[in-house]
Amino acid sequence: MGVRVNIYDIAKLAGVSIATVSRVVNDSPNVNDKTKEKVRKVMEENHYMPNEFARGLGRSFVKAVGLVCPAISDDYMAKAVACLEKRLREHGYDCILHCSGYDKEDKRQAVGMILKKRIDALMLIGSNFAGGKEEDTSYICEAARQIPVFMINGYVEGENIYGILADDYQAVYDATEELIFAGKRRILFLSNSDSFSAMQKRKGYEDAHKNHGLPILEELNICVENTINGTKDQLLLRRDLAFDGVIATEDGLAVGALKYAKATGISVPEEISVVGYNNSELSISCEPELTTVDARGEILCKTAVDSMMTLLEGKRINSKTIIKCHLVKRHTTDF
Amino acid sequence: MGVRVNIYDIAKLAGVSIATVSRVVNDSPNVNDKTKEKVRKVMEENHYMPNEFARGLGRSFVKAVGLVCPAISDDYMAKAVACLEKRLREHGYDCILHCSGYDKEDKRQAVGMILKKRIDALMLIGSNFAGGKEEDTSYICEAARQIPVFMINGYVEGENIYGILADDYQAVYDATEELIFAGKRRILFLSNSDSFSAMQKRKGYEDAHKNHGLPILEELNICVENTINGTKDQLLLRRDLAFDGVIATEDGLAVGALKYAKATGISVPEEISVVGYNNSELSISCEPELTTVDARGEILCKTAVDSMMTLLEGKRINSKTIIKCHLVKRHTTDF
DNA sequence: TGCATATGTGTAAGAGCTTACATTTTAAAA
DNA sequence: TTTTAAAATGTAAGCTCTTACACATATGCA
Repeated sequence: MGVRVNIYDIAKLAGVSIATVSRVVNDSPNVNDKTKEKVRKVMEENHYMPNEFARGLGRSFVKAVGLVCPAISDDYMAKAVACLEKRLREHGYDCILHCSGYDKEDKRQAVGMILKKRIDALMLIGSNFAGGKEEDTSYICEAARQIPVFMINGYVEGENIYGILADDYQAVYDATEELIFAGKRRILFLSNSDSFSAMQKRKGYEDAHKNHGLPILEELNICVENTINGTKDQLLLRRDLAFDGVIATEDGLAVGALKYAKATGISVPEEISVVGYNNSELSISCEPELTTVDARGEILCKTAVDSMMTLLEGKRINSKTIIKCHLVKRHTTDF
Repeated sequence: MGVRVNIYDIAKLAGVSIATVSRVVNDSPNVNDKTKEKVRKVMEENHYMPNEFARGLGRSFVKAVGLVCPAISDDYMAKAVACLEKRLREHGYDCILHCSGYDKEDKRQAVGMILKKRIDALMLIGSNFAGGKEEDTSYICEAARQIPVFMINGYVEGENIYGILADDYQAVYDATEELIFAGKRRILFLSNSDSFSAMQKRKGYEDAHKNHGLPILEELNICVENTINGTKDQLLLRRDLAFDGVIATEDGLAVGALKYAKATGISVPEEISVVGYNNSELSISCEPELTTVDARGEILCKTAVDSMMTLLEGKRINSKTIIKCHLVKRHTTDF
């Protein structure tokens, strides 16, 4: 639309050189205050907006970071994106978002595409990027050869890759232990993937059992789709399980278990204890309100951004940071 | 890290001119297939990635659109962002995201900031941008002077501004009418803002009453915070209202009403009918499952992107598109 | 074979900034 | 007042592409 004013126009109107205008734009200290003011006035009057492309061309950095997440409609990731975006913006960074989907190949493609854009760093959100069982994560290492990669709730070994993780292992260990203390002996482990964090959680569940001399019952390890009704339906097909507790790796799954209980006339928390994960809004909307793990998404994101800033300043940072979670007790674990 | 290969390197290695390389990058039709292949091979071997800044500088368009939404942790907006991003990417467009917050001044600032980036179009997500009562929306018009502005579920009169809206008026009119048919005479209207869409919904509520010769009871017009427990708490302070139905402008509010009913021993749907809005996951997690309006977010987003593409092709498009919603009946309105 | 088109490729001029270096102005010291 | 250093400003090269235009080669047809 129309002709855009550029640095030459401003220079001419203000009676200075383009270098001076550029210096004013970048708030360089060695410009006379009067000149600065004069140029600023002209810029405002003419609605001057520096062309970001031209600026980027003449510089080595970009002030943008790429955000990739499998699904932004997931409450946990949405909050993470919001938090990262806000904090990055405070530092003057733009966010380019790419929702990849959960598929292996889609994730790889997403990372490839976003790398083509000029970005100063890449942030991968969610444990789904951590590889899980034997998923190939070499594309993440390749990305890290170009720019630093920060993984929120994930980690892949490698140069220039930084993981910021919740202590999912400990969180589930503690929750499981609590159910064990309350006398539960058939605790369902309800997950929806074999992501890195799901594996950590599983390990917490298993170790809690082991350390209390209890057997790990494989029939109680159930993997479902991450939808409330999908979970309910799948549990309805397995009424034989006769579990007395549930550790779910997502709140949605826990709510599904609650619906299952409702449908079969089992009372919660009297007959079954249920623990969710993520402390999402779902955990309040259900009945009874869900005991759930606060996975500290905000803190993870804050740490990631702080680390990034530190790194870009040329300092060293830890390649792995682990942050403690805590259990939010509501009413599905009233013993 | 290290030195980046540029178009000159590729041209030299492939034995062609940089113009040809550029044409290959842009998949221009008038390059010989053999040449194309040869150049592509060299590009791959050397991991060539065109510098987006230089590209942007030499062109009038950018292949990026700015997305501004008040809060991405809102389920409706998260889904919208995901949907827009996916579709825009299919057309080769990047998305620069900016979560503004709900504050008037923050929204204006967000739009201002994102305009400084080079983007081909701006998409404002959510009715919160539509101005509501007497909020100043001149900054949207100003933005539209530079690039087309698409408003998802909002509208502001102006050149180069395009609104794609759900028919909130009709949706609420119909839902209200249904409650009226079921004999409800004290229907609570539960909202959390005076945004454009909230006003449309209110109008639907009022007109349904008017057209059936029923009075509009002002004490039943309640504005709360959009949190489940906030809503519950506020309703608990107004036990005198004695309503027999609820029309909520968000699912969260409806769930809050459900919690209120639970807390006070009122049974749903027997004593109170409840209708939510947006068909979010919350509407399934609660008990009983919520009857809610599907506001057709996906369709709105698809339409917005399609319109944008049409516009950028130089064709004309409607400045306002309205899309019908439909009611998803679950169990809070079993009569 | 020769001429008119169509197709493919190259040349060079931008696009709008940043910044090293050169130059001028100002201020401080002698 | 002159000298010297510091501060302010200007000049011009460079960043990596796109694309109008020019030119060369290939194709079709008489």
